Amino acid sequence: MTAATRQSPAELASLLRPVLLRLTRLVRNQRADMSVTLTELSAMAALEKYGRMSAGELATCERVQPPSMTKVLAKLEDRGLVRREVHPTDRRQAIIEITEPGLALLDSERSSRNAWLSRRLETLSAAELAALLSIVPVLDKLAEQ
Amino acid sequence: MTAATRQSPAELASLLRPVLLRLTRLVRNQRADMSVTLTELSAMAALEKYGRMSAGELATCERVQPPSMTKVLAKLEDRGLVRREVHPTDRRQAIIEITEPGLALLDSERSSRNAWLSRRLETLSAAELAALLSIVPVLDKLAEQ
DNA sequence: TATTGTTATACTCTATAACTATA
DNA sequence: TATAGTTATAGAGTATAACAATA
Repeated sequence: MTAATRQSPAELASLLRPVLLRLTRLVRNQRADMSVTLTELSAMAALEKYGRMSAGELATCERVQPPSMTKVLAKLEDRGLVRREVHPTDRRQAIIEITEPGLALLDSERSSRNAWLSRRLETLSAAELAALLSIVPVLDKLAEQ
Repeated sequence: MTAATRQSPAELASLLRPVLLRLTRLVRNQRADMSVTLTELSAMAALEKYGRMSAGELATCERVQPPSMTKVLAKLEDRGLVRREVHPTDRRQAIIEITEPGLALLDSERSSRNAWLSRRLETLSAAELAALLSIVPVLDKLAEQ
């Protein structure tokens, strides 16, 4: 792939930015008949994946500012999808945990969203799917702060 | 990459969704000292890349609904970054074109954003960069409607 | 004083529904 | 009637600044 290696990071950046934006719009918008937004789903998924954590840690993990996470958590807590506790030794911290109803909703929302995205993924070849899977850790690394 | 081919599209979907969201947040947010938002930059970039087109075509291209594009275009037109003309034979259509000042701003904004994203890209290996470059057309295909 | 989180506020992003003008 | 685009409206998403409680 000699063409690839000749490409500069700046050129790659120019190619990557618009496609990320459009793809995320598509994924975010596929919420007809969904009962949580993509932002909420992602916060719940992080709580499931990494376990209970403070509000601030969750904000960092989700790459948003603390006040943004406060709002998301208020909505989720209102619906009983997450629960909060005071940290045992530092009472400033709010420890957030996903509840049983939260896990159940996460599961069902995730599978209907997966079904939708999978239909799009199925238009790709096996090689393209494999390439996409192997790029996920690279994207994760890029998204790290 | 046998592990890759064993992965189902649904599992891939579950991996892809959160990282797309976080990465786009990061890219969108890197606008301290930027004079156009990511949404505006992307619309201008499409006009530069594909040339003049109708407002509706631009909305489709950007994967947004027509009223959303109306708002973006109003802001850009106010600042003289795009210009509109009536279609010569169908007076319902608004043909949108990027202006000279728009092109100049696109260039400068793009390069400061590229500089920022490039610094992140530079933490990747040559192989990772090559993989990322070769995945761009796959992401484009996925974002198609 | 420093840190954690919230409240107050404001702007961006985006959609759906209803409308206008033109075809 | 159908289509292109806009206006009206609303909600989601997110930030910065200022604040309260706790360390």
